[in-house]
Amino acid sequence: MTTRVITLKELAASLDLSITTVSRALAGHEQIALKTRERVAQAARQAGYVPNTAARTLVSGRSGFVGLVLPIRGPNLVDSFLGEFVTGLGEGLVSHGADLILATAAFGHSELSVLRHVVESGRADGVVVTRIAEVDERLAYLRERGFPFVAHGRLLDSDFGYNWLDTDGAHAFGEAFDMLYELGHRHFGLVTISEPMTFRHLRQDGLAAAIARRGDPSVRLDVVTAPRFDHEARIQAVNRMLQRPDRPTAIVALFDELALTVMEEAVRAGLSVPRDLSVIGFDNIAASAYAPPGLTTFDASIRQCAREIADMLLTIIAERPAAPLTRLIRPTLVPRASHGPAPQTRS
Amino acid sequence: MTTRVITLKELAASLDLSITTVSRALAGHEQIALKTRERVAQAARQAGYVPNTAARTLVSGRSGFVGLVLPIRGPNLVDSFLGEFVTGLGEGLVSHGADLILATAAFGHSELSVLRHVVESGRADGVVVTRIAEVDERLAYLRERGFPFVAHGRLLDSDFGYNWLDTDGAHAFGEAFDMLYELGHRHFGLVTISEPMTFRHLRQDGLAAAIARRGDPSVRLDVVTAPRFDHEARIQAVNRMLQRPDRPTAIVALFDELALTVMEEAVRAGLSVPRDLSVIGFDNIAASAYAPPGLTTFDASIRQCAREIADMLLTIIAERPAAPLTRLIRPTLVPRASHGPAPQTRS
DNA sequence: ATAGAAATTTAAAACGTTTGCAATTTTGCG
DNA sequence: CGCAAAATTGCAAACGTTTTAAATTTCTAT
Repeated sequence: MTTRVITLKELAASLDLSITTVSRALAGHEQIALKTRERVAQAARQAGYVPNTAARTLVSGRSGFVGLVLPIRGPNLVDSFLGEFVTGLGEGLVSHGADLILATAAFGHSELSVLRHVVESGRADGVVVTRIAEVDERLAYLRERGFPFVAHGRLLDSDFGYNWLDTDGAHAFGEAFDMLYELGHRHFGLVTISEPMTFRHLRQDGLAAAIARRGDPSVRLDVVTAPRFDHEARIQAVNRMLQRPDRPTAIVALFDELALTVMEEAVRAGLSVPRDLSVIGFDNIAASAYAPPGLTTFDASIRQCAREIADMLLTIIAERPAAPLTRLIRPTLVPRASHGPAPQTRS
Repeated sequence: MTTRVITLKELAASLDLSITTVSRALAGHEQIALKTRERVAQAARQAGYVPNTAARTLVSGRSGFVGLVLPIRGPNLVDSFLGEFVTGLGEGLVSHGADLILATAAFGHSELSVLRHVVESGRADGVVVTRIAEVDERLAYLRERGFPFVAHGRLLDSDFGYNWLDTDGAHAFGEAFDMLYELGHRHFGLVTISEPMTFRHLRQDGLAAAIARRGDPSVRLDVVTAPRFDHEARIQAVNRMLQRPDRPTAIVALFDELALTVMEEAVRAGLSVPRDLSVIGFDNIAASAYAPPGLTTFDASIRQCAREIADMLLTIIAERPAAPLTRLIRPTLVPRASHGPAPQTRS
């Protein structure tokens, strides 16, 4: 039953060749006679020979893996685009023969220590770092360690260069503002989060910049902040904005989950979206298409981004370019039915 | 900048001990003097020593990895619970110090060949196999190869034992029938898929069994089949069932995506859910909570299942139990608003 | 002090591959 | 036919760890 794995030594013996020759033949070295190369390839194929990864990694110093550390949050919290992200990474890697290793940081354990372990143990040739925090010790470590990585997201300001790919949230939020302004809205709300992630600043700044560009003093922006993973607190924060008499006519949420909460609470408060209130989100998660009346949002095409991140990382691993690689992806507006003209009368 | 990795040899030299002693000390062998063990542990910690995975794997024959092969389908198709599944696996593995490797089968490439590669290259100590097909070459290979694995899902009949964990779809579909029957429904519809996956049979059989158990000759079941990944064809299939004069009053869909299509098409056809038509799904994907009026479905708790799969696999790897491990998880009904009493009048 | 036992440490082989260098075989040409 | 050059193949070291078996040191009891 339990078939054993065939090794290079056995393959070589069966061909009456040295290990060296077989190794080189399989690697396609020109110095091995063509006839021999073919003979070896044929034998390897029919013996089902696959080189041992550990041995190869040990001697070559390259594992052929790219690492991703994923943090475990509470029992009901799953990164809503992890599936897409991982699929995209896999897609990008497979064309270069690389694979993904997923290391998990158990609840309450530092993501950095897991990252460190992945790096120092030689499991991966490079890593992808997501959800960039305002002060991110992971980037500092990788930088100092000189280890290949690509960040999905950016730092706000950094005194060092690093490789990143980010979705242009600033542009999207500006676009959202412009669209709503054209529809007559003057009083805006922003629902943001209290966690120190850089994307909240980038998006909010994009919104503020668009407002400033417009230069209309009658434009007003209210901001409310909610903790990211606490559903109750999120609802409360949203209601703080909805309940007051002079509520905004248009609310932009930092991401779709927040926008969906806004829509739910608006309905509960007897408001009609988009008649009384326009709502715009960001991310285009699956539920946004289904939640009535259909959330207008921006598609960040996570899968595509992940594929590019994989490409970037493999380039960095192979070529160690001197200048950092960076890429800013413009998300596309997905207009659905949650936005419309500003209501004429005010209660 | 680029700090080098510290090796056991260097650590040993710095402690003026042999490699052997340091290795054993770190492994906590009793035979090494306690004082030495502490001294070594201390030095290792502060030097940030992490053993090289490749070297360790090579000599021990254990990689500490569990493999999962994920297939890439079309550009817009992402396994809707991949994120949850991967999170659960990671959660289950991390407590035992194992990690996950994700190998991607490029579009059009055989999943089996990737699996084979993972196994033969020694990258993983065991693998998880999902989406079991009616005739599944992957299980046959792993079985014949004597390689540790756990299947998420079951074969319909097999002449060999293997380790599996499955969601009890048969039970759920029976439960759905009973509930709908009690609500007065007598004419049922089932929307299923044309792909040869075993779960379609298990669920359909569960439904049929519940009908048979009831023994009411007035109960009628219509079945319609759609290709799994073709949205247009799916819509057509659903309409084939909805458009006819004597359409069912209750439709059970093989999984939520299909149920959501049923609800959308029902609304488009001017039907009200659940007044004119009850709809029940399976899987409890995120969108189901948002799609009006809220889809009644079954929660398979993928994340929890994945965690158990990880546990099972690690047990199998460590203990090689003689008898196969199997586990049938009963999904829980998530009653929302898409089901109700059978309509009184028939057009 | 000392034999013997117990405790502690170490040398060396092994895991399966890649690769620098050397050895061997084949080829080309006078 | 012989010899150098070219083509092809092979030896052996190396990668960083674990582990078997053996060596060394320390302790105990006489």
